[in-house]
Amino acid sequence: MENKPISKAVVKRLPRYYRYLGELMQEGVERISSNELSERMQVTASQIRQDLNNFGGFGQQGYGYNVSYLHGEIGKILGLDRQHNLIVIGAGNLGQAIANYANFERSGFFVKGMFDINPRLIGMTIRGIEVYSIEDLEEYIQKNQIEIAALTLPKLKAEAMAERLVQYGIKAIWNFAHTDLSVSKKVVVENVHLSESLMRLSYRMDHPVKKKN
Amino acid sequence: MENKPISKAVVKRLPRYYRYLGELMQEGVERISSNELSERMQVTASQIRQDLNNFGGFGQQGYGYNVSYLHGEIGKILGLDRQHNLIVIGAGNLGQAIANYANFERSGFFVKGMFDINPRLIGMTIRGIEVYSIEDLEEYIQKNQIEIAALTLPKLKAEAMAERLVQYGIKAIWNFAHTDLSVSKKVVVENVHLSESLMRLSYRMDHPVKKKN
DNA sequence: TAGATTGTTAATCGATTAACAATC
DNA sequence: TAGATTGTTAATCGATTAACAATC
Repeated sequence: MENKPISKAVVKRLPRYYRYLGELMQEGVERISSNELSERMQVTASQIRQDLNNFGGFGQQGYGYNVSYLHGEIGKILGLDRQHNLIVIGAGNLGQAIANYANFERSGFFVKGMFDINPRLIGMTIRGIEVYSIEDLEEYIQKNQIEIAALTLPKLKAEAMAERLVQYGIKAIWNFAHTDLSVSKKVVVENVHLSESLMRLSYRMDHPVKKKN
Repeated sequence: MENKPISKAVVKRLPRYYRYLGELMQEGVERISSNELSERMQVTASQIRQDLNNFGGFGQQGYGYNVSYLHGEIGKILGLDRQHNLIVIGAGNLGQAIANYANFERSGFFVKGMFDINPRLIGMTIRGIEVYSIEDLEEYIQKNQIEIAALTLPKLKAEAMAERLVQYGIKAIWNFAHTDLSVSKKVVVENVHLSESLMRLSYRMDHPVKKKN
């Protein structure tokens, strides 16, 4: 459907456009110009137009962009128009938090099950989502068309588990472990390194950007 | 101690250097060249040297970098050599996950308390960390030298709470709510937008970068 | 039609990589 | 001293912003 490789910077911004357009829809706004949107989002109108035109002409000269249409198109680009089945590996607090967050479903992401080795957690249920034994992992992935695994395991166990997941045919790993996974490039790895985020916050506390207000 | 503004891209990479140097220390490695480190981290040696030289000459020609010294220096730059007191606003699963993650303490971040409006959660304790009533927030922040608030509240309640936190003298907000907070520029806001991370993962699943392996 | 606003090209800015002289 | 490797300058690459012609 499309071919030129889109820059990382653009892809990073797409979900934010999607979020703002969703809010505009809720407010009942039907159309918006790149200039108005740029004020809301605190980016330049030029950047918005450049970003969107990577994917084709979504706007109309003299009019702007149709909010609902643009929201839909960006949703399609992000793959939110289809269902993604997800499992969570590690049923600790973080794993439970992910399973518990129903809002992901609005974007097409469904947590189907959780996995743990701890017998005390196996059989437990969070928002209707059951915790299974790791032993059942391979069969479960294959029988339930699971594409994504959220990995909320201690650093030291993460790499081995990632390899197993890849072997079992998982397509993407949402990695919350504090380590860089080295798996086949065919598998997407998206890292959420919370401790690094906290360190950046700390840095910025000590090194203020001189600005008014 | 230092003045030139460091680029965002560099700051973003610092915690990763810190992590790799910590691992090298654990392995007992005493010194490393930018070239060896670049292979481990999958970045260019040139970038490593450029990045580090933003902060001064940490290496030695013909020798490389002393792992433990460099680890310590980057730690100082990130502010990990001092204690940061943290509270969590919202004692749901995600808030509990943060409170429960003892490893943050190794970097100097201590969760001192959690806050919620739900009476069923107030008084509860996670890893010795108590859940207090939101009513006690102002007093608690001021009496316990709290600098950072992790905000794990629903989107709609986040903005108002952020304003309260700023009023009460918080220095930084670690924002897990799916919204952009608009608070004084003097307060650091570090966003962790999990749903956006998941959308990027989805995009990348559909748009593979052509590469071998 | 006239006005508004996009799509797109050109100019600028910033970040990364390459190269090499300085020096341990 | 000779070899290794940094610190740093210069070259390249990519991303952002500005400008404006195309067009609804």
